[in-house]
Amino acid sequence: MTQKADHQILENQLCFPLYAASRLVTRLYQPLLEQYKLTYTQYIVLMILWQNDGLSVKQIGKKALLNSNTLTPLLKRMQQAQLLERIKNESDERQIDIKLTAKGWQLKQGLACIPQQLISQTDYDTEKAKQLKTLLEQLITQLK
Amino acid sequence: MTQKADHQILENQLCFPLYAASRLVTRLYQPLLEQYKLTYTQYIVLMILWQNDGLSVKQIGKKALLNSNTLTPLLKRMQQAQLLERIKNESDERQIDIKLTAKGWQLKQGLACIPQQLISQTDYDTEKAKQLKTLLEQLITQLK
DNA sequence: TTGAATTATATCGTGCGCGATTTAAGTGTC
DNA sequence: GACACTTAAATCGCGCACGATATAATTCAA
Repeated sequence: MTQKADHQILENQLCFPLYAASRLVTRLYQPLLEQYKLTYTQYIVLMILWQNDGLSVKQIGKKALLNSNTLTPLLKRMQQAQLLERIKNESDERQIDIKLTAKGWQLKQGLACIPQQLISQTDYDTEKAKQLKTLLEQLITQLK
Repeated sequence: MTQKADHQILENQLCFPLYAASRLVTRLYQPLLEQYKLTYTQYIVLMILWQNDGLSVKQIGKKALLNSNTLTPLLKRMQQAQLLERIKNESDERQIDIKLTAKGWQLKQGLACIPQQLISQTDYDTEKAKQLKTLLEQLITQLK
């Protein structure tokens, strides 16, 4: 088999497993997040803020790999749900800083059980999960 | 730091790398697909049909892990673009069979170069890609 | 210091994804 | 044969994703 043909097959097959696995994992999270009326992307943003509250939209976007066209409406919905506040930065009025409310912080406790629940629910091998995570991160670094 | 505290951090979860990598790969495909006015999901469906023309909506959904609520509008758009025909099955009139048009088949040639272009563009290690693919497929099998 | 370039966020339009429901066709049971 | 049950698509509503563009604040350069 030529190198060329090999590449073609391999690469064609990598794109779909990524796409499918990502959606399947999202579906796994959904019933757990639903109890808190959260979407998957909102959960991602919450995790970013728990670790680093007060970030600007831009800074959140850099971590989540999302732009304002996705984040602005999402953050407004989260503000409506009283999970966070959107505060105009004093020294640079273009910037909106996002600060979690008490309710936003409380969710951290409620959602703490999610990772373990998912692990026990799927019993996916921990070693494989680690490998997969490493490979994905390398891919991300290369593409980012 | 406790093991428990670790779990909830974005960087330590598998969910985010999967989500991010999937979107980054989609973005990589997009400029190439755009020339043919295709979306990423339409490309997935095309690949399925190239391999197995004449499938029903249900059968395509089984392969793509998508339901009619996603597929019906998507297939209608592809029909509009004259890439395929939607034909009511004679022996079971609930079923819609999807058949590629000449134009749909022609795209197979045009898009053949995509995998190579992506590889040369990213030079992602072939061995790692293979490993990643295997791990993803195992995960998918478990979650499907 | 003033006008051009840059930057941060917002807005708009389109196409997914997907839960929930509807419609219509086929199947099974009595 | 009638009626419940199942199945395949379609429809609806909502929330992302994201390219393109707009708006407003800041910075830079002549």
